[in-house]
Amino acid sequence: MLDSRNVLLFEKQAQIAKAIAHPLRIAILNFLKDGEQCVCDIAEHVGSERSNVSRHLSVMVAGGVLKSRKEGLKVIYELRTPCILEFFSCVSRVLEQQARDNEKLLRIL
Amino acid sequence: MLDSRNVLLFEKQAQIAKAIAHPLRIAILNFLKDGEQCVCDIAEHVGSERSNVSRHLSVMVAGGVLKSRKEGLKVIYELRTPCILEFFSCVSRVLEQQARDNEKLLRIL
DNA sequence: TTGCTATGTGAGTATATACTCATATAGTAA
DNA sequence: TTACTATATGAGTATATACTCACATAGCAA
Repeated sequence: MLDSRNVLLFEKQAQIAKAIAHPLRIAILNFLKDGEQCVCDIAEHVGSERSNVSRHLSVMVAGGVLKSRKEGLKVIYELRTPCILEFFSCVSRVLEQQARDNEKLLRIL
Repeated sequence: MLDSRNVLLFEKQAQIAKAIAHPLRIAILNFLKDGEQCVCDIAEHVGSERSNVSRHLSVMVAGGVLKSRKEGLKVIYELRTPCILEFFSCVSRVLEQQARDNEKLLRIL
């Protein structure tokens, strides 16, 4: 059985995973891969309301995935832990595997 | 701006991330790290209803994180892509970074 | 000061997710 | 056949999340 120490750890890990688990947030992470950006430019790039983007950004800050700083009127966001990007290389492998399995299935049918 | 090809990719990636983003599912992944298991043993290990665990497992199968096979009455689940575990090593680094930042903050106060 | 811009947040709604209980299905064994 | 076990799923409820619109706040410039 699980002890309470592990339960706490799993909750924290889930929070980080949740911070990534949304198409818009993944689009934002991909945009920030090339460098820090303000909310307005992020919103324009992903094609969504600033208020909505602002909320998604704060989810990622809370999850520890992004950090921010003020610069005049603007708030600049950037990746806090570059290894987040490694996650996407694993995700690519999962997708490749799925594609291979689908191909195999198609050949059977 | 994003093109529709990217939007589709981000949605697929988000599905995979969502498949991981739950404390119970992370507990299950940690349990399966050491080898395949049936639903009943997984449910006992994580301390939750079998019906609930069964649903969480199907979320992870749909996300491509797990695969399953029947063996008599039992259904055996196992990790499909071991690199999923790398994600948790990145998550550990995020948590370490958070801990360091908190420490820094405490020293200021 | 006033006016403008960038960001954040409250309120409301819509949708998605998690959980429980009851039931259905599939396989085993007598 | 019947009885039992493991798993999956429908229905209902509770909670969480996403989104939009309106408004508040903070900083810049005139």
